[in-house]
Amino acid sequence: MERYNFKEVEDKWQNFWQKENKYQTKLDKNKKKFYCLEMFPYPSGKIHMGHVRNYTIGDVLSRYKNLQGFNVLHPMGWDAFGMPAENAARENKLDPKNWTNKNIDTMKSQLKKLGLSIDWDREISTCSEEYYKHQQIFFLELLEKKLVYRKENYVNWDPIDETVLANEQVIDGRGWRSGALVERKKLNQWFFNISKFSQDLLDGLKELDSWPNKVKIMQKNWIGKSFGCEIDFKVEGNLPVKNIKCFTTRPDTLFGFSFLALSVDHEISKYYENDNEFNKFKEECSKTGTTEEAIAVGEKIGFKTNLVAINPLNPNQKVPVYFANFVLMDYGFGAVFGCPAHDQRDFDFAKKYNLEIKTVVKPPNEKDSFVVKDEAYSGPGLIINSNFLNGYKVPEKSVLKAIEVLEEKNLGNKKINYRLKDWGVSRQRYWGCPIPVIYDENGKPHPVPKSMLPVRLPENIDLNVKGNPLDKQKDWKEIEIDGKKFIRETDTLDTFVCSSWYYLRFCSPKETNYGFNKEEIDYWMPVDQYIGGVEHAILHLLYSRFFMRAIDYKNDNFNIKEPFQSLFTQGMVCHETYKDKHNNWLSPGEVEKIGNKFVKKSNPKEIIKVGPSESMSKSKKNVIDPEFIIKNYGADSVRLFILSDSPPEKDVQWSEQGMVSSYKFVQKLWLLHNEMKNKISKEREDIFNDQLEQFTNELVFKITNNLEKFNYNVIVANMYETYNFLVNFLKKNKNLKNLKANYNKILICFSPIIPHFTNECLSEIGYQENINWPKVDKDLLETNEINYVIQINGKKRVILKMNKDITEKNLLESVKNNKSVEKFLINTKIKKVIFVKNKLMNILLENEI
RNA sequence: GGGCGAAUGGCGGAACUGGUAGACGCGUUGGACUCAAAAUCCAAUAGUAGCAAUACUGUGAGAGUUCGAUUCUCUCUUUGCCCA
Repeated sequence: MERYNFKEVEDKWQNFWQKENKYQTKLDKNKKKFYCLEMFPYPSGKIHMGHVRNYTIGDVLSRYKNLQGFNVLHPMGWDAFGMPAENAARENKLDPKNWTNKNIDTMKSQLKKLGLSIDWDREISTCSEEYYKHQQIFFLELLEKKLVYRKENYVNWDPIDETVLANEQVIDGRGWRSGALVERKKLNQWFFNISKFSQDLLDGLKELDSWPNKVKIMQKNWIGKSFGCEIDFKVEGNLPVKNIKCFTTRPDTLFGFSFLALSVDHEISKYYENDNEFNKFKEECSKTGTTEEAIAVGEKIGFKTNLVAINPLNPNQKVPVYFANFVLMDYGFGAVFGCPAHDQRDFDFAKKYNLEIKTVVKPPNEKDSFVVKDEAYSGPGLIINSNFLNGYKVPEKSVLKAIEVLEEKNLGNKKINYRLKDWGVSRQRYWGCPIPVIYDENGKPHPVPKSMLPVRLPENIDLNVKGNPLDKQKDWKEIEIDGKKFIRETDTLDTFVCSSWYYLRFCSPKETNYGFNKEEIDYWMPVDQYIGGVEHAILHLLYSRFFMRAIDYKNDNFNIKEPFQSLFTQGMVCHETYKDKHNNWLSPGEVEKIGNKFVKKSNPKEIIKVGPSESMSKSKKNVIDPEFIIKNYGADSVRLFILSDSPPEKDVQWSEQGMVSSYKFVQKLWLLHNEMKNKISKEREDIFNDQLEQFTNELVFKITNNLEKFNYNVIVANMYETYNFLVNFLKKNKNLKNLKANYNKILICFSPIIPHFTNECLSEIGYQENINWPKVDKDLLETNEINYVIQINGKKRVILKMNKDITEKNLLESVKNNKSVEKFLINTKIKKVIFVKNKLMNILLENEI
């Protein structure tokens, strides 16, 4: 018997699909559409196992929907702008464009080897002029709609990458890519007014029934709607300041007021510009870091001003005003009132500066004499020591009452605050989409005239300069229009902008007039299934949701708001980690298992330390190269394995043994296929097998269900079950009338997972064209014989094979006569019988035996 | 500190709306084939007792609801992720 030659078969079918344009899609209003999208990759060089998993999951779904008769849009493209290209180009003196395009070629050919059912005609690359010229038009449209604006702002400055980072790109006070300690710097920046849509983005989450709850909660927290009160505090002192505005979610604790704290960036700081002590303090503050975590953990320090603030509810009370390091200008108005008894930060601060700590909330079961001692109490309870607020329930009732009174007395206003801040999109980098803006001699920004679009990135420029290379390109930067001199904006757009609308571009990738074609959008959008990593749960998804709204704002282009109907977040691919005796990471290829020990291949005497399985990363050297694996085992085997061990939403362990067993399984299927083929050729007309019919029908039912629910690991188990069944079945049965028809259905069921193999088998038994997803015969699902579970006092005792729809009485009769049950029924009486039709019978006895 | 989730054999994991716990795979053990090994095939594989039929225990721990709980409720433990 010939071995299955995966190389030959896979090449054959991949060529066939390409030649026949099998996965090219066109708008067809007579057909129901299905838009399946996986998050497009960054062309970093080679594909990794995470890509293999992501795109296999999407491909299984696409192929299934295709067989079901949907008009499937399954495109692929490249998130091609970004820092790595610039860095690589800088290091190796290359052109970022060439570097990127070379990577795209490599990765494209690797993806093709996986046998993905992608419409490559729709391929897009965000770094191409055909793509970013539309993005520039969108930018100008948003500018016109006042959804883009420019402001001077403190930014997170990454001194290594020499670029601005978004708040969310700062992790533990460090740049998310470079790891450099982030500094604060004031710059003119372009912003997208995403906060305008805060409420709408929050409301939209309710529509997203098919999104993981987890992701919706993360977005909700990120938007961070809070309900509170804006209070205007009167202040006295030797400065020309009469009022300070604060936002608070806890106006009900105003009677516990003991200081007012300002951000060092608060406008009042201008009166201290020349104060050495203040400047020293300010410098001290910048060291603590600006993340909320650093503030919560770090020491609270303050700088006392000459001002005192007056408690609006108790004008006799005057408290000191401080600058404090734990107040951020971003939040509220950069000023908070301190109530030490009920806020831990305020408590720490008050302890340090010996300020009054007055308890105004008691926990539900405490006496009125309750006093806060060692830490602040921020839980629920009742208001005490607070005049008219006494006895109000904390927090709901007490907050409402406090706001009511403040509003009545014109001392404050109810206010809703969002944590979501506007999206700073300026990046001081070369390899990004140029911002289509020019500045006149007065520094006033103007949109680049339409006729001069797109603004192209200059080529062949020197990247080995500090700062933004575009800024150093005089001949590009300086232009003249109608005799007037202008300077180009030299910042480029955050690459998240590119990925915020690519799903629209895929619908009409070749449209030249505009970023998308309305008719195509109406047909294809929204994306029916979006698949990708959970790491994009907040930013990319929120920005995309914003972008749909922003493009549509005042246009009414779309009758949908949400770009992604359903979302599936897949888990990561993990591998064991290895370290040698010097604690250096080793790659799996350098390690060998002998017995139950791991040793170094180059020195088998050296025992290797095996670490926990972690997501594959270059730094830990626990990566497996997909290209090598595909070459050794074939695409079908790899697809089978990457889906087999764990549910797609969970992390999966890469294992060589598992990979080999998937490969062997495909080989075994080939042997089975040859036997099957042989039997089919000798098929006889007279013998029809019900058992086979039944099995296949049940299989179709199970696999269809599992496909719908993304239980792809269970489908692989179903495939093994099928193999085991068929091997035994063929041993007992020779030539059947219905063998071919059932085998055909089985192959189609397998085909989303192992498409090359099944196509080969199908064509060998003569089903090359017009294959459709098999239908389930519901009548056939119900068998005539039921395995009744017989329980005594709730404990399973025996299983009885009975006719369908047997009556309770008849079943009980059979049970009483059954040998295994008989003995339990002696010397006792039946108290009660529970009968679940076609399922089980539970007999409850008077007394235990 | 807050939010969300998870916990099932040696391992990854199955189990439809509460109704046969451990599907399927890996690993392990035994056997066949072989001079031998690999590959392949066959068998066993939750634990305890037993030659066996079988019995008892068992889904992180403890309680509760129910004829019946891996599944529902409460408390706790451990753990993961996100936010602080």
